[in-house]
Amino acid sequence: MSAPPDRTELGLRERKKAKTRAAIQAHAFRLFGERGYDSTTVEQICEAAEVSESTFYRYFPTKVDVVLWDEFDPLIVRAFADQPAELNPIQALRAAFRAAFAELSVEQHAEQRQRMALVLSVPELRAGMLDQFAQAMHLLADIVAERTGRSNDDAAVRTLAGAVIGVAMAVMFVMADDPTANLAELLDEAIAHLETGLTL
Amino acid sequence: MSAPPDRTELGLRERKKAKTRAAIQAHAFRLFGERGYDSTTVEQICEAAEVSESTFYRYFPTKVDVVLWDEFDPLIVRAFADQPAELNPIQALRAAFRAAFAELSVEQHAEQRQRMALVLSVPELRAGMLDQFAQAMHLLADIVAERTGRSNDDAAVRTLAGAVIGVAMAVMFVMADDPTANLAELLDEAIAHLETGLTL
Amino acid sequence: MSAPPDRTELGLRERKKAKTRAAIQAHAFRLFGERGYDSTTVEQICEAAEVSESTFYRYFPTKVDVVLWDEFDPLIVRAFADQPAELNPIQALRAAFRAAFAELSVEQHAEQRQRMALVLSVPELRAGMLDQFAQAMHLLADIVAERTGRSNDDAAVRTLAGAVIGVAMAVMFVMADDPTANLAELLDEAIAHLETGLTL
Amino acid sequence: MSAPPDRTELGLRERKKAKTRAAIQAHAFRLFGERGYDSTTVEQICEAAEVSESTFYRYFPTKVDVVLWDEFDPLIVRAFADQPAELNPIQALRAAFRAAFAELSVEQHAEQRQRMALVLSVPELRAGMLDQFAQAMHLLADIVAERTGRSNDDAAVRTLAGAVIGVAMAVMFVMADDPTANLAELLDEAIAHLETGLTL
DNA sequence: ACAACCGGGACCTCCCGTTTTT
DNA sequence: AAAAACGGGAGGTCCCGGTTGT
Repeated sequence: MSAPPDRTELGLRERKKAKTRAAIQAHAFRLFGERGYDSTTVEQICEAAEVSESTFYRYFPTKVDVVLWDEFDPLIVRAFADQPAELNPIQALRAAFRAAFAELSVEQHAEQRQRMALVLSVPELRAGMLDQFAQAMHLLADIVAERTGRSNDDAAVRTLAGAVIGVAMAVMFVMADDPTANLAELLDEAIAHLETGLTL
Repeated sequence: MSAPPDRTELGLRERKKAKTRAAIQAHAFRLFGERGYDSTTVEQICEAAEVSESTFYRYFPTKVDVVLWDEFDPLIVRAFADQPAELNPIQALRAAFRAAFAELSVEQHAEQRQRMALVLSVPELRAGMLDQFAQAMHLLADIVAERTGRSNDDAAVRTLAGAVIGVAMAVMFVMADDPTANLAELLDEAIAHLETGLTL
Repeated sequence: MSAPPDRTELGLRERKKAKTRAAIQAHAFRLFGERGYDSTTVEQICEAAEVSESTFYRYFPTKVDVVLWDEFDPLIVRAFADQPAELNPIQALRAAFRAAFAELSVEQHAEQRQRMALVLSVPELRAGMLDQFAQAMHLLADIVAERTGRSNDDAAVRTLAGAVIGVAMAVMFVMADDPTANLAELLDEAIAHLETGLTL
Repeated sequence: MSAPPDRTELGLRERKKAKTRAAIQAHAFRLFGERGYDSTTVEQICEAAEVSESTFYRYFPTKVDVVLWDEFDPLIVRAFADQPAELNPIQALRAAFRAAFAELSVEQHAEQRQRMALVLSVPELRAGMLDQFAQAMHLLADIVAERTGRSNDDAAVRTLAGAVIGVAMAVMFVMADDPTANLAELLDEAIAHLETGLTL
């Protein structure tokens, strides 16, 4: 692969697409906040974002996806790859999460928060959430497998990925009770617990 | 309190209810197996089980619940309570799962298997599954909290519960790839990994 | 603007819709008269009107609405707009009601009568009636506000609208006692009382 | 019956009944506030108020009535009777409302407020509300009729009562928009408008 | 062709009267 | 006899696929 000069240097087209996608999502989140998920129609989102419905559906297959989609995955992948080799997988994952969260802007943090509140309160979204978790779990398994030279369907690798996703879920439910809590910090502490063998 | 032996000494009413519930679920699973979840109507299930639709919905709030409902919760609670005090929480949980699985009949094992296949293939069911996991997580947090004298919203307790549920999810996805695998055994090994600090 | 005669110049589609709506309502009223509101099912109404239940619910969100819906609102709005500027708001409203009632056909008068008898005798319908009154009150407030250049949440405007709706309610209860009374006349006299300061 | 010495001097039994009724209602309102009308069961109310369900239903025929019932009627009747003869009916009604509201405790005011919020938001309650209004209208007609020596089905009397109830409804909707408004004051002003002929 | 409209069917809720259990 | 469970039926929502008006 004739590697493009840098990962961040995307072509004009890609940047425009990312911008449109972000605009749609931003307007959607604003409207969801104002009148609720169910009461907001895709049409209203499109009006606000000044795109046609067909454009909307090109970016997001369904209304659900506009909530669930985020760009966290590549962040965590890169951050994980950047961790020094002397860290064991959990330590590296923990550091990667910390680094990835640090890259998020204030707006992105707020968006994360609203996303979680939405997902937890709307059954239709919770449905999609499990798929999301599954995907994340496979992603973690993939990167851990690569780092350790094991297979991504190795039991130990899968278990590790599952445990991390599980504690992430636990953190999500904590945030449901206390929406002002700090997601990044809670997750960091939770993975630390995992690292030390879940001692009580 | 002169503790009545709690399994067998149920009134006629309770026994009948349990029987009706089991009958509905059994016929539902059979029909789902024969023609798929979506193509089986509640009405057909009711005909097969010889109950009215009213009765169906009295036992299961939704069609989804007839798939998701199981009686594993009380088993695990009791098994956990029976574990000797010298085991730490994870060890006790692991032993409890092993004991609880051992109590399941062959039919119940088959049902578990079919349940998982259904859940993984029908989006509507996956939606409900997240709630199921959330509930299970809270249950684990409760019993671990009680055993260790901590609060059930203690971060360490929640993290532990989340990790266990997470590895259970991971196991579920393994079984999706290989439906003949042994669920109990996989889960046992997974929790063991957790116990030893997720070393790879 | 070369004002299109707004009644007749509707597309085929609109005319069909109006016809369907009217047919459903007519059959409903007939059946309600024959066997009572509760004992008439939506299914029976649909059979009689030769539409599907889906169509029924597209036109009327609930069975209650098929009784409560009428086309009096646009009539009163137009009649009010047509009143000469020298009339004060109450006088104009009174004249508008008189004019609007005059436009009703004999069938429509009979329907109004039956509607009222139904509403007064069926608790479920009375429930919906309050919403109806509230809506009418807001409508009156809107048109009075527009005519007088005030805001529609001005206290005086709201009070006026409330008083008119209140006397309409009073007239309704009079008609409950004497179903043969002349609704239009009673209402006209009642608003006249309002106009002269409710002197006894 | 050996007439009790005075209207206010109720026997022990009556006072106890009033207290029980008030207790049930208070607990009901508290619970409605905490978890909403629909999600609160009669059973929960009874537990909180420490009465049996049968007692509940002896005091309030239905769950709806526990919201709608209040003791304002006798207050307004007495206050109206106390008004000097030189006041015309509307003036006397206005003064009576003012006096009756002044007798309410802070708790009763708060209760009125919550009652209104509930009624406006729960369709089931709105249904009952129309009956409530009708009853109030008849009550007003009765006392005005008595004071003026007319019949309570005299058109002028009914119209007056209707207008007053109508403006009360209007005030209720104002309060729906602004729950912090002062009910007594708004109503006083509204009746004053009526008194001066609804001039804008 | 394009959108609006319609029919049909599945899901689910609520209520009421009857049967069964205690 | 009181309480619980059940059957039946109506109301209401949603979605999908086919048809019709524009």
